Amino acid sequence: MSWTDERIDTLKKMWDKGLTATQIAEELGGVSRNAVIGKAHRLGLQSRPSPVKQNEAKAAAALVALTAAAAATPEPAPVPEEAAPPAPPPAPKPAPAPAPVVEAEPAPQDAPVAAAPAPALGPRPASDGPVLRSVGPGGFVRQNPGDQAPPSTPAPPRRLVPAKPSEAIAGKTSLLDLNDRICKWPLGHPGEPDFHFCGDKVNPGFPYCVAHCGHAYQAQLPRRDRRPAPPLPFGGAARR
DNA sequence: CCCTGATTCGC
DNA sequence: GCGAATCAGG
Repeated sequence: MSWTDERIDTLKKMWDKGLTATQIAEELGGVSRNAVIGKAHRLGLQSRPSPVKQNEAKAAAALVALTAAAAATPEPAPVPEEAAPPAPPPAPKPAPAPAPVVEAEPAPQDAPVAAAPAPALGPRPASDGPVLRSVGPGGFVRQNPGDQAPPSTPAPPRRLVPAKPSEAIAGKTSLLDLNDRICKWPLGHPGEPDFHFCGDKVNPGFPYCVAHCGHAYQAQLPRRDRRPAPPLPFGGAARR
């Protein structure tokens, strides 16, 4: 299989949608998940949270958060879930443009984005030190302890939900759930609202579970044990 | 073990 | 450019 424009487009969409490389490979067909990942990288699709890189990303994020969070961190729900360095609280009034708290690597251009907190957003406290803010999961500026009102925009909803595509059928096995170890026996008919797949574990080496293999594959029995006469290959009435 | 994505490297 | 093999964390 080659990477036609359509296939690339599908890959992009699904990748953006957050589907795993395995799922995308299944959908496209004819390619392995490795192929999908390789192609995604070649296309420049930005990496999504990887189990391997997660620590790195988290550390970077934590560092940024630490940098942004001056003074006392608000007690309820600090941003970094786990910060490797104990994060010594920086001096209350560091010079403008506070340097990273952690004194390890200067980290030159590594963490570029990270939503630099807008300076001078809200009214400054009595002291004229720079207003330092931590940043929430969605890049929202968190409210500082002393603030009476949200910094700039109204506080974000409690949680940013990853836009769950969720089919009408919850818990049912949809097309995208299929993989080579899940029973692909269709239940219902395509187009029907509740069309889904069996989803049980496959009978190893087969596309269906044991039960549905029983439907899909009829044992070749000795003739005398055969119930009806062997069905005509074609042209005969459909039998069921 | 299973899963995941990242990376490498021969083709 | 492609993707299997390999790596490495969850």
